[in-house]
Amino acid sequence: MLTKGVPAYRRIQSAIRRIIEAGELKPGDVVASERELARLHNVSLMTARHALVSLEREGIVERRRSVGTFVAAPKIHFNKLMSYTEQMGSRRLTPVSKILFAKIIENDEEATARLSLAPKSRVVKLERLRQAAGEPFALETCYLSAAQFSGLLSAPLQTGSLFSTLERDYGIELGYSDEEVDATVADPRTADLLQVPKPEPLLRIRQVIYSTKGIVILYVLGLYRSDRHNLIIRRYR
Amino acid sequence: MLTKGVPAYRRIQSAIRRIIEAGELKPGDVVASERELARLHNVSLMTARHALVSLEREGIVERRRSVGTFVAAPKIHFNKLMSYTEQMGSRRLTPVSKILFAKIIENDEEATARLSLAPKSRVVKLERLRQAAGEPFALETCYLSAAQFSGLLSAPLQTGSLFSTLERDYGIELGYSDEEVDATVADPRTADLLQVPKPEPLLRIRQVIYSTKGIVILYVLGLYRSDRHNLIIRRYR
DNA sequence: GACCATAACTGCTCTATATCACTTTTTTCG
DNA sequence: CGAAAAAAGTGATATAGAGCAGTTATGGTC
Repeated sequence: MLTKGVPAYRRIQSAIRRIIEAGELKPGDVVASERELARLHNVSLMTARHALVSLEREGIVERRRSVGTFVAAPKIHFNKLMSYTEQMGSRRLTPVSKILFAKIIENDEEATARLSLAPKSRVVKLERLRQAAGEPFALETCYLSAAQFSGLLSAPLQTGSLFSTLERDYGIELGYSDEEVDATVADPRTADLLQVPKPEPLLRIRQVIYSTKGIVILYVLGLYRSDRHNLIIRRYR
Repeated sequence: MLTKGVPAYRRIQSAIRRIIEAGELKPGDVVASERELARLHNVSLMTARHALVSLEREGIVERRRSVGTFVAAPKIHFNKLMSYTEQMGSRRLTPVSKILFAKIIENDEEATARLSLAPKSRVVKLERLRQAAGEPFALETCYLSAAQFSGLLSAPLQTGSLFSTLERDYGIELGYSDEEVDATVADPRTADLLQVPKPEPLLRIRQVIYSTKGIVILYVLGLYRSDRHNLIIRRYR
């Protein structure tokens, strides 16, 4: 069969995803078997199988040998790299954030190191206070190479997300992030901004975000109110 | 070709893994291409491909379209469910831990809830102080269903790891864990045990571990010195 | 030497089967 | 009726090919 743009197995995936999202199939329901799918879409078994295996990796369906393929229970987006805007959206909340700082700076040792830049390189620094349900819950500071992204400072960051700006305006495909998590206490300024008592424990996440090609794009240092934020991870053996 | 026990694609995977572990192939080196592998092992292209795709998912190799398959840089075991013993082992450190408590208890509401047991069920509680390089760095409390695992209390927990005991003696295949991470402050007893000043921020990880069949096996509540422990995660877009 | 076409090679998608191991359903027979 | 046997169905593994699209090294030409 001719591959016109989108591969067949991807088209099948999308079709199944659409059916589930439309509510025509509910968690626990049987999804068409490999052989059924193959007949339905006029593809070979291997192609239908390819679609189902990918959907399983995404956590959309579950496959049980000799039994069938089932719609998986809807779950939190474990281990998925998402922007604040996307996270809020997936919970049907409106993202609100206040920009505290947005300038090009020099001589930030940690930022240049995390971004794999020369020590004195100029970087765009963007500090934002994130809110959820009217309450501040996180202070996020983003760093990007100024050589590449100085134009960001004139982008409409109040309204759009940084992720979508990077993907749309700069044509960057974000791929994955490595995150280092530890705990710290709020310094006076942070405590004030997050409206917490001073010796409050905070979750500190240092996030280095890479493009699909493995090039460092972004370093984000986030401080999260641990009473409002829960980091959720799934690990596999 | 006949499948005698181990599938062919797994045998090929193991072979490649062995070569890399033996140091015959170093990070960045080219791994045999799909076609080469197929010829070498007398399998079809799809089978060789299957082996390489799986290895890529494991992070052992990297594949670049039109270019080739390369040995990936050795990395920390991101997103891999590992026991304390295994983690220490992978860094060539000796695991040392002290058992503080090991009994069957009743009426622990959080434990039974996390284990999806009836509220008054009896559970095995196992509290251990973990050390690294001679210093205590974590306090871990494990909970398991007493109905299933009461025999654990007579197992040699000082020497062997809980994971391997479960896998070997109980025939349980551990599959994945869901973890909830936040920050907290050390209470007096914990501060004393971990040898930290009292208002020290700690990383708190609540870990529910499932078998490959998706059955809850274990709940672990861990408190980690944030100056000694870094949680590392990789997220994908 | 600089440039450009080409050939070789790579991973990606796909076909059309086949067999195996396992579960579930149906049928058969005492 | 109830247990055992058979049939149907499922995902997992595998074969032996094919064309596609992208990268890279190789030659030949100016």
